[in-house]
Amino acid sequence: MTIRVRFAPAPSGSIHVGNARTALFNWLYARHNGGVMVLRVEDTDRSRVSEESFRAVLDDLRWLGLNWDEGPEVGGPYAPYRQSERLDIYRAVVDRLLLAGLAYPCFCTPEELEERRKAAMAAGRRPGYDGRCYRLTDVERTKFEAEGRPYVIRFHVPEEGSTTFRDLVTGHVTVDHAQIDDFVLVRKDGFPLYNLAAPVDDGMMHMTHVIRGLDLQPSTPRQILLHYALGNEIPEYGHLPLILGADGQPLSKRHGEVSIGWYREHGFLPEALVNYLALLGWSPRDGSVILPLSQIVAQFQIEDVGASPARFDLEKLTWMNGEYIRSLPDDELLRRLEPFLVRVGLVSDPPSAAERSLMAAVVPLVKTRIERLDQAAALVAGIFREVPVDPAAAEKVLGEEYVPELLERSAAALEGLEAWDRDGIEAALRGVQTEMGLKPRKAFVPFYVAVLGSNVGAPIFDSMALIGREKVLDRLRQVREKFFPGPGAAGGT
RNA sequence: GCCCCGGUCGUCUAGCGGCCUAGGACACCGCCCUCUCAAGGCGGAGAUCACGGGUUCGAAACCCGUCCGGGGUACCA
Repeated sequence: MTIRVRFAPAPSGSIHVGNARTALFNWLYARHNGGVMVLRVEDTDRSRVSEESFRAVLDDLRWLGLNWDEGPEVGGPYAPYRQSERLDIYRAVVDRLLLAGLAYPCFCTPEELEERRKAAMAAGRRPGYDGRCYRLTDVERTKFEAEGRPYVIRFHVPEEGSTTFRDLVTGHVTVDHAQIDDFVLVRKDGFPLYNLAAPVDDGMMHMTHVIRGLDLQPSTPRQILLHYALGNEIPEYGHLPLILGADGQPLSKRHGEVSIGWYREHGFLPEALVNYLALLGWSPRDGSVILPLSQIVAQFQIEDVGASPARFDLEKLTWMNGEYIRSLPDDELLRRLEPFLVRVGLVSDPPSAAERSLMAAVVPLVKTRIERLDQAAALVAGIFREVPVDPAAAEKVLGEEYVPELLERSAAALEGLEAWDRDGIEAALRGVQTEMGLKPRKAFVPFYVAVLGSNVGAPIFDSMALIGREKVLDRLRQVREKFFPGPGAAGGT
């Protein structure tokens, strides 16, 4: 039998890392087993969904590289895949349940329910729905209907017995029916609720496995009961432990970086994020940490997923991102870096041929120095354009006594260079360094400040070579004038 | 309150009764390399396996209890 899994988000903007991890595990399960990945959009709550949120979900999944075999924009045998377009289906199912006496209208108002809930709590009883509308007589029911009283539709849960299911990650779970009250299937406004739409679709779409967050585990017995009522095959369930913030609290907006969009904008590589997410709750049998998607697919076993919650560690993700950046071929890294350089205006949009070759030259210089794509610009800005000297850096390294002489002599040496290339520049500056008896660090750091504007940057000989003789000498001149004014101040031996 | 699920270095985890004086990765510390910053190499520190009982010749692993954390208890998903 072909394995069929689904990712079923309620679209509410750029997806959350927890949802991304759920999507990933479903996708991995499908790919590892040669199954089918379905994307189903659970947008039945009209008040919370919008077209942009829907688009954002698709964009995020595509960016992560998690494609779907059936779903929006690709279609499939069970289309449509947006629940908002399947309302007739749910309506028909509810009619069937009503007819069979498995569901019933409930006329209790939210206020009444709230009141009874409080009373039950106070009396130390279970606060759930007491099932009173189930016991309504036909006369009462028709009377209420005739009065036009609004109602919801509830599913009638058997009073006796219990429901047990095997959870792929957590083991067997048993819940007594006494713990499950008659839950609402259809709202007053006629719209279906999660606990109706999800199992109906899972059944119709022939899902074999339902892999989702642990927060949904309590709703599983309800859904299984509904599956029985509908005569569906019961899918297998697997509930993934939740992802927590660094402080161990549930991941929320309060932790800032929760949406996939944020990671994209801050220069994270999708393959790094996917690799990191895969390791939250799962680990490969061979114990490796950096493993390409193909390896994750090859090794992924749902049985190897742990049941304890994991904290999201931005530092580790960032390290991993650096590893992925370093492993990229130069031309690929160039392609990924481009939008980040365009974004801060270091090159035009689109970049000119000259800018493009300059970027290409710069790539190997930044490769081992960045952990996120958005960090490159600061390291190489001085190569693309003149950057004002950072006052703090100037104070720190330009203040020393030997600096004016160093700058003076070096400028002269550079001016006299026959060919302006990296090795020539290095030879010239090392010459001055030896003559003056300076340590390499002392002799070269001032140039980072003077030429690149900061004491941190891409290697200075390479940078100078790329900037060009004219501009380098000009910047050195400016620095001498600004920081060491006055005739002879920078002079002699 | 009631129900469900968890609990191994700061963090992610390995461990599926003897291979554990508990292994790896991130972070941290030291040394080496070095034109800044990195990257890289080598080394170090870091865990009474939540706690208490059992089962067993033997327990991080199995069972029970306690505690702690999370989830659910919606006309959200």
